[in-house]
Amino acid sequence: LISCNAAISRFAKQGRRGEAFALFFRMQDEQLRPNRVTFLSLLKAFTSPRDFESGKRVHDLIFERCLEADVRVGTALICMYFRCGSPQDAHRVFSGIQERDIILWNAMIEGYCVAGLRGRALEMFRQMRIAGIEPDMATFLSILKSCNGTAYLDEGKQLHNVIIESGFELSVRVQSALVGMYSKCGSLVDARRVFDKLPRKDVSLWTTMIAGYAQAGHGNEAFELFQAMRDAGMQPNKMTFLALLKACTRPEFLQKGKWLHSRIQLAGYDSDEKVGTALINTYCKCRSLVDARKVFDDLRTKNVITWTALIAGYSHNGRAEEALDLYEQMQREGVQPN
RNA sequence: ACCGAGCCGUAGAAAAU
Repeated sequence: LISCNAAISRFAKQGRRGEAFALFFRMQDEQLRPNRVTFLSLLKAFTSPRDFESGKRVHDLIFERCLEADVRVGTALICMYFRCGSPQDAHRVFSGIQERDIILWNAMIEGYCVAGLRGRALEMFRQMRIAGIEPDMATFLSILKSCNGTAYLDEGKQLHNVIIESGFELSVRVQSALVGMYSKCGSLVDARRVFDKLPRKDVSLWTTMIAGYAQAGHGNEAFELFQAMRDAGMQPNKMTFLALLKACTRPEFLQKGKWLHSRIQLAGYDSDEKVGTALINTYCKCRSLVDARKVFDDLRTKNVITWTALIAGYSHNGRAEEALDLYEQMQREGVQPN
């Protein structure tokens, strides 16, 4: 049983949901009875709306086993339903759980935040306080994430104060979320103020600040920070490069983009789907379609986003024929347009 | 025989249109 659980857990975490599911059924053919851990592991395999039906089937089995009201299984179910796009089902599970701990409340708050249902998230937060449960770091991280537009700057600042009072502001993770919040709310000055105060910065924090500049079109600041990051002895990772590529999506940054490309190759990230797509996008926005095409042709795996990046590149540069050819080739290779 | 290893709920940065 433990071996099966371990394998299911691995498959689920690697996104191999078919194999996870198959093993789940096979173990039962061999008279092994799934336990709580089996379900907790399996539920991680369902990650998007297309998995909704499968997730529901597992929910039925959990229900039959009377595990639905168990707070840990319930939390995993709730997260599954949010990932599969059904806040309603998530809330239904929540209603059936009596013993509500902080993790359960956090899962609801996080789910609503990610779904863009800020109001419901804040309502959950209020109810949680009424139930006598104090917010923890995860609670604040979720709510910070939902302050993602200029309209939320004031609210974000208030929240920042609450976080300071609560003592969680010392965590680098919270700091990173604060920097991200201020960036998304359009206040790079506040973001930078938080960033500069920190003596110990990790890669995510550097990347968040770089992404803030990149997103706002401040490419030079992004690269200055990248230099400072390396001077501080930090190794950039995939996320850092993705943020920097975003900063190069203007013709003036073509040379910077090429330089980055070579660093990406050195670091071995050039075969990554997302990095590859970002490279294609960068070259397209710099109007260097030949370079974009070269990256595209060298990619081993392409998804609809990869194809769209290049198709859009051709379109925006008046190359309708190539765009249409590519569109047809995409379908011949079995990728559905969205 | 002894020793060791393996599964378990929320939480910061990420691509096109």
